[in-house]
Amino acid sequence: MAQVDTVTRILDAAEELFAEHGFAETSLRTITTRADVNLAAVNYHFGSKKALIQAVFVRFLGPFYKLVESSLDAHEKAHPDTILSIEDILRFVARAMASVTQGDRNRLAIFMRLLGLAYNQGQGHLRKFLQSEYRSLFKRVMALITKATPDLQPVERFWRFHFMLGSAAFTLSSMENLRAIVEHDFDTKCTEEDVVGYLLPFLAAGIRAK
Amino acid sequence: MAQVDTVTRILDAAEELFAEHGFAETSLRTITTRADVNLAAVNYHFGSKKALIQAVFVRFLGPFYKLVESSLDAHEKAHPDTILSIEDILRFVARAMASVTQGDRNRLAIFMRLLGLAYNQGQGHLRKFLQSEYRSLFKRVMALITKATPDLQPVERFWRFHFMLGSAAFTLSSMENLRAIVEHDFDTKCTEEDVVGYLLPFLAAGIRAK
DNA sequence: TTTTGAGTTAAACGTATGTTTCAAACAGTT
DNA sequence: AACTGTTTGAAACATACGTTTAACTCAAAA
Repeated sequence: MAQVDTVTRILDAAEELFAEHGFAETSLRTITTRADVNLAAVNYHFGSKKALIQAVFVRFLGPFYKLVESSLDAHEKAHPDTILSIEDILRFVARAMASVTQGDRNRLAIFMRLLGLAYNQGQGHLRKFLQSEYRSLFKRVMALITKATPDLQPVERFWRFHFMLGSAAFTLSSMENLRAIVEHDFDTKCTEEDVVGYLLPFLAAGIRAK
Repeated sequence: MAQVDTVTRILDAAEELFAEHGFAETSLRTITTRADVNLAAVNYHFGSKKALIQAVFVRFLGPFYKLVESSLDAHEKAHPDTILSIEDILRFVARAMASVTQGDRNRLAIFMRLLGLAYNQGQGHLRKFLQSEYRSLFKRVMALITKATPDLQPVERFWRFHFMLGSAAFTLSSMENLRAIVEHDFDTKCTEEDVVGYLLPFLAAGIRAK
């Protein structure tokens, strides 16, 4: 199956390069060279560069989406009518992410950086695509957060949710650089788990503020 | 003085377009067209596109830098040996930003999006430039935060500082979109001041977590 | 009035990009 | 072995980009 190999190699290369340099700054020639694949392969297998970008996201978010859904399903079946705490919710999401990205060391950073790019870059077409594709998961998590923070005004909860999202996306996406700084300035090494361990209490305290 | 006018018009146009589409996605032709200026004007006045990008940042960060410095100076002269709370520190920064961006309605979002881009995009040359240019302000603010959170371990404080930075950069840079969602989903309008009013307690609670 | 020099303009340059083409190579079926 | 549909390969295509050039404008100095 040379086809699958080619497709996978393209996705692997594109994923890394997109996360490292952004979408516009990464050319198909760079991608196909790193993937050791002919230039025309991208247009043959994906149709266009835009479609390649979307395919990268689908491969990333698909398993993540399913994992969060299924683990939430399992928990609700095992412990019905339980109200999850913010920490619980965050741990569900964090565990799914760790599971999806495990194997590759810095794939979590790639994941978050791609998410950040999707949110900021790409005039609409990518954000629209993701919003329509993953709206139901978003709503489900939001409903859990609502139950966990009953005293919060809806508008303020909305903003605090995005504050959390921003912390995670921004920090985890620059994790390599920040970890390098930590190692240089504090003579300490931080694993991804360490950083997530720092992050979750911060987020939980933030959303419960006041 | 047609010269100053041209330079300013280029900076205005570039600032908006960079924030909206990123650096690589914004061409000099788009900029000069919007600025109603000849294409060659950018290379004539700035030398290159890279230099233009840096000039945009200098015009943004220069006044901000000076304002934070001077207001901190003034406060330390008026109330020496006072330990600022986290809220106080954040208010100093927020006030300087509001002051720099006031006039244009969404210039705060542009500001933050440019900062985010500088952090994620731009292979080094921009980040290096900003780090060397504004290291002293960074260290000063960090020292204040350290005094305000004496019980925190240095490494954890470092991470929490960047969690705060991420919240602010991410949310404020997508403020237009998020405000539109709020208006659609909650039938409520949020001003920039409202969002900052939501943000500061979140950040303060986060950095004080546990 | 002539000269000077910074500023502007239109056109061109070289390069890099995404995409297309079409022939060759391949795998699986008859 | 011959055929068929799919995948690869090298080359070309058209376009968009950042940059450079050289002619031109025009106000201020000489």
